[in-house]
Amino acid sequence: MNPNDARASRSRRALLDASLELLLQKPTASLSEVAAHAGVGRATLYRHFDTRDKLVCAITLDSLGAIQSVVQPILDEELSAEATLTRIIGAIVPLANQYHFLLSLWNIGADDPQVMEIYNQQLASLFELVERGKSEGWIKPSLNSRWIVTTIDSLIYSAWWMLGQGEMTEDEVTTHILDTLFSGITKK
Amino acid sequence: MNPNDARASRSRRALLDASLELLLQKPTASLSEVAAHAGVGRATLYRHFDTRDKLVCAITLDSLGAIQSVVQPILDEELSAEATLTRIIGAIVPLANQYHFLLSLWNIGADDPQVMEIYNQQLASLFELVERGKSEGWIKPSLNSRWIVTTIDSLIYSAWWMLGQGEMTEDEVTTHILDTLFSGITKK
DNA sequence: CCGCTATGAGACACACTTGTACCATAGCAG
DNA sequence: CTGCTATGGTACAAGTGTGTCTCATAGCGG
Repeated sequence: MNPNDARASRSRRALLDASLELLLQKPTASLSEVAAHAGVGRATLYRHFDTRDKLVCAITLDSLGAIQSVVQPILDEELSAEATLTRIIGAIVPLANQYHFLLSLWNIGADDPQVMEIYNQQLASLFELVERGKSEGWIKPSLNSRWIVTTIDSLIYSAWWMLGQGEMTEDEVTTHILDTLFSGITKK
Repeated sequence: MNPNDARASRSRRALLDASLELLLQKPTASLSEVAAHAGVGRATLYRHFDTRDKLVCAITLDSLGAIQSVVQPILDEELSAEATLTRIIGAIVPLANQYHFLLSLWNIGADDPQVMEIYNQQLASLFELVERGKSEGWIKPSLNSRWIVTTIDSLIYSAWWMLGQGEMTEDEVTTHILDTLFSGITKK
């Protein structure tokens, strides 16, 4: 498949986007449904992705790349842990779909080594950021760092859910995540 | 199927427990796998649950019942919102499996009216509790109550995840949930 | 103990999904 | 414009899950 051919790259993009959206709310969707949802023929799907696993793997890498490309520049600015985490969360909320897809991935079972390497790497940099927040005296040292990382993921899941419900806007969920994560739900 | 027959109720219980455990980590598991995991024949599964949907529905009702039976007594004590929520979370953590199954339910699509009624009812009582927390001057009125309810769910998901990883004990995750939820991850 | 009932094992038809192959056609690139 | 290539539609084979049925047997309740 020549990536310079406009038709091919258009199909590939449509398939990746449609798969993400559809498999997110219906993980058992058949490839016929996926193809239909992308507006391409089923045969075309198979021309781009040999098997179902390859497709899922491609979506994952695509999502990881999208997140990496917004997170990395923020990390490179080398600001305080607080400023960095604040910006990262603000940047990831618009990618809540992609992020949630990755979270639900352990469920499917990611055996692809390349995926796991990038995934673990991203997890590690978040872990590192939390540790830095502790050493900067910003984050409670009493809380397990892995717990905090997991909690950040969960809050983004909450954001994804609320956005999907149409209950809140992106800006609202972003401030809610930050407020809840940093100072909790109680007054004072 | 006579519920007074020890064989039947034993099979039913084994099927419900095994299904919860297996479908949680592999939602696409076949009914053959489920039956094998429960240690009963596939035919027996079908004798107890006509279709796959009926089985999922039964697990859901079973889990809802288990949660209801620990939550209701706490609500009946009519303590402060803070004390009530603290106790509820402590009581639900041991049922994290059941709770998580329910959370992943919207994904499958719960079209059963009975399930949705009980589910919405439980969600409503949690919402009410949060509202009460606000009027008692305990919870920030600036936060969307539905957001808080969703966040509580997410934190229990975090707890389920950490427990599954073997990273923390039940007691640890309980205090972590309360600490994080009530006062956030930052110092002071 | 005895009768009844739930169970296990297997066979079976049916529907669906997957992955492959083929062919005519529409659309891109040069 | 022309040749090449991606596409859509379809047909096909193999595998799998689903739900039903039957029959001999093990185990419960009375």
